[in-house]
Amino acid sequence: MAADTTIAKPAQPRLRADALRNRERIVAAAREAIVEHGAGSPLDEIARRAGVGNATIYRHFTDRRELIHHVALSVMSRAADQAESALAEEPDGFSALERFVHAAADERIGALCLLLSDGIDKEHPDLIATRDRLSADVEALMGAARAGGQLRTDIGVGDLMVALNQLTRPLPGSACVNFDTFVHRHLQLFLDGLRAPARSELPGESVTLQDLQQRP
Amino acid sequence: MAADTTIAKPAQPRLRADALRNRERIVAAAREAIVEHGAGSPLDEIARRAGVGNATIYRHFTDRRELIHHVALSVMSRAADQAESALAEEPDGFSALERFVHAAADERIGALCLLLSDGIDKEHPDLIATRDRLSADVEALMGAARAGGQLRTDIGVGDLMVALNQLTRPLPGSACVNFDTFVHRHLQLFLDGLRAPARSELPGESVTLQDLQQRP
Amino acid sequence: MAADTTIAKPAQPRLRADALRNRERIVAAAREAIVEHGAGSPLDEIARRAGVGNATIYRHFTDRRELIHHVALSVMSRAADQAESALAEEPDGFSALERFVHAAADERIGALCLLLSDGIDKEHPDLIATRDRLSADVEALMGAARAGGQLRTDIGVGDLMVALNQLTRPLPGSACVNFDTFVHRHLQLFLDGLRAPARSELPGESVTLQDLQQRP
Amino acid sequence: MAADTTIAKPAQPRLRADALRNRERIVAAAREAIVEHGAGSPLDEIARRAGVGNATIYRHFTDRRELIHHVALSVMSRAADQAESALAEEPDGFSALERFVHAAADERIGALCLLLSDGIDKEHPDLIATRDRLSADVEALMGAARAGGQLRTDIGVGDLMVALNQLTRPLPGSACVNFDTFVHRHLQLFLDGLRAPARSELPGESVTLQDLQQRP
DNA sequence: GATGAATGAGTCTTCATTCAT
DNA sequence: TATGAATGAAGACTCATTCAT
Repeated sequence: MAADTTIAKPAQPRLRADALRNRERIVAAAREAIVEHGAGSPLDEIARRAGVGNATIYRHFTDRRELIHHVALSVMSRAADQAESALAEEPDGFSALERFVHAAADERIGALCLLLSDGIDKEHPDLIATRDRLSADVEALMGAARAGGQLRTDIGVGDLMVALNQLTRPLPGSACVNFDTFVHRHLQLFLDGLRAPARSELPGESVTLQDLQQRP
Repeated sequence: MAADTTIAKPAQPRLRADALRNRERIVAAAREAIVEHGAGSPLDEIARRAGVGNATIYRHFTDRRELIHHVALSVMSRAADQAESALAEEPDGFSALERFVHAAADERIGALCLLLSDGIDKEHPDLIATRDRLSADVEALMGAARAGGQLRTDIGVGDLMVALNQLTRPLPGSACVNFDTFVHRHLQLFLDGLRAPARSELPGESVTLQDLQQRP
Repeated sequence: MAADTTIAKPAQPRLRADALRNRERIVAAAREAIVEHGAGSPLDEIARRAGVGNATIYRHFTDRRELIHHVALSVMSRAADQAESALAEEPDGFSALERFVHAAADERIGALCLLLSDGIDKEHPDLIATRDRLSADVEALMGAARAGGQLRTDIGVGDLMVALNQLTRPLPGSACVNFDTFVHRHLQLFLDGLRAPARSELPGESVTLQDLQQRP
Repeated sequence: MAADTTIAKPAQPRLRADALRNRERIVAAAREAIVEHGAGSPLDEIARRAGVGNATIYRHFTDRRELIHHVALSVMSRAADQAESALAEEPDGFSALERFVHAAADERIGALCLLLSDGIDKEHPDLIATRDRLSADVEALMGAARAGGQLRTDIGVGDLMVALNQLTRPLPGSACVNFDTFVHRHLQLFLDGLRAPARSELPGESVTLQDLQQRP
């Protein structure tokens, strides 16, 4: 179901077992650090969390940009996995959507905002491919719920994904107690607002993930 | 209606007119810079926006922490003003709440997350006073809506304020086109989720602004 | 006679006296350091020599490239000054050429090789202008000597300038005793080889300074 | 004719054929890399050129200093070979000198400046022996030319070797087009300056290779 | 014996803060 | 008082060298 996003260049001969383990630990540590302290987390801090020397990060990723790139790939890929599982396993359309939203939060999809970060190559094929996979998966989820008459019809994938991203972003500073469970309250409230029938008329137009990455 | 929050120490003799103007321009510039480029905006950048030399910032604020402190005060104070206006002028409870939410977004209440930032003295009396004023104002708004049977009863001030803060936080990088109007869609969807009758059961417990600032 | 090369952008309002002094000390220190330890001299070392903090270098030059750029300008400009003085004051064509060659060595023209360094913008207008001034001055010197029948006719400005640069480049490591006076022997031998009549036929073609900066 | 300079310690049992091949490839790669990108070439780059892993360098040379040491030995040894061939095969004294100078340039004798580099043990017996062999060979060449009345009498081995070294040093950055053939022009001009009768009086005193390595 | 991977020390660069005009 | 300039501490990145396979 899920493509393995940790292999950057299939051309590379082969990674030693311990090196591969390190690579994954670095991406995981980076995801946590970024989610906690923002995209500007010191690489030394990330290295410390991953239990490696700082220079090891540079053996795997040429620079900060590339590390962030891979974190974004990882987060989106895992979220897409969740979307696909939910769609396949939940009988009810809106339930699948709800399951996805809460699961994506647990997968730290708040790091999705990295997509918009200045320090990233938005044209990169891998990024576009993964973004489009996630986008299509969420579209499918929303389509199913809409088809069941459970989802209001005036919203698009971008509406959901941006709000999801924002609501799950970590608060700055060391997070407050139980923030994680707190987040699920907001997500649920937002989901309630998505249900049909619509309780209001929305301003503006809905947006896609692709639109969001356009430069002004 | 609104207390002037730009005067730090009433004991101070009095600021010259131009100095006061500078002070306010610095706070305004900082609010914009923080909202656009994140809490890590260089002070030189803020000074440039304010049209003053960098050292002038230090004449008004002892250090970065204090500047951020005053930006937080300013944002909360202006949001409280909006809450009070809405409550006074809108006949309908839920309408007042909606008006406040959208107005607060325009007041850059996304900078509210500074409240939780590490680099700030959360015990400062001014901060507590302003936070409590805002909190009370929002509580009044919610109370009115709840009294009219328009607002679900399982949510608290903290739920609203945190979600409001999160949904209006600037996206990293130079913001995408029309993000401002886009935000109002999310806010409206969230507001629709707040309406009575509740469409779901929420996990966890509601929280107050005061709770949020507690250390774990 | 000599243009002041230390003013980068005439648009800049004005530099404070002490800042201007620092700027010049930095360029001078960089010239010495580069001539002694190569173009890779640590900026901290340059700062130490100039008697300023390391960050001060960055106030004057955005990065290492720009500093090197200005050192190259300074060296070429001073060499051009020497060429112009020699041409104006020496009655004899070849004597003027000799005076220029030895004077350029004392001006550390060995740093001229910076022109070809990777870390420099070879298209920069200031650089091109100064290079062309120097080139024209040397051409004039050579033309006068050639007109007097004292200079062989099969050589060009590039021949002289590259050999001059090479022969005056500092030896790596801390220079040996009296290397400076030693260099003047090699220059004199080379000058003797330049005299008419030519004692050999040269391979290849003569080159201009402009040619040297072309990319392959 | 030429001693094999690639064997560091004759006491060593014996190198396997492939190990010996690797050793020689490393030295050759280092010579090329140093000549192209300067003495600071990364060891990883040298390993890549040699087609070996980086750690293999350390199996053959304890550290960077020792590698450079062997490169210097190799360059001097090959230059000495050229000097001996020229002396043996050319009937005319000055012609032999000319042949040697141009041949030495092609052997990258520009790397000779490594001799003076800080990162090298100037007291090492092998280095002294090879230097003295080269020095004696060049002295023989100059002696023959001087005996034929073709070489001016006010210059020594150090004059020739240093100028030869300097004129053939690679320019920094990626070299310009045809720099190799360009160098031979400068060498020829310099050689023309060496011919008797002397066209000028030289400043200072002539120097030997031994003198050059003395510490101040 | 050879290799890919890991590391710590060193360099460049930025920025909050202080100083001198 | 307000300002441009200076600074030290901190973060990104490179590279010689060591380690584990």
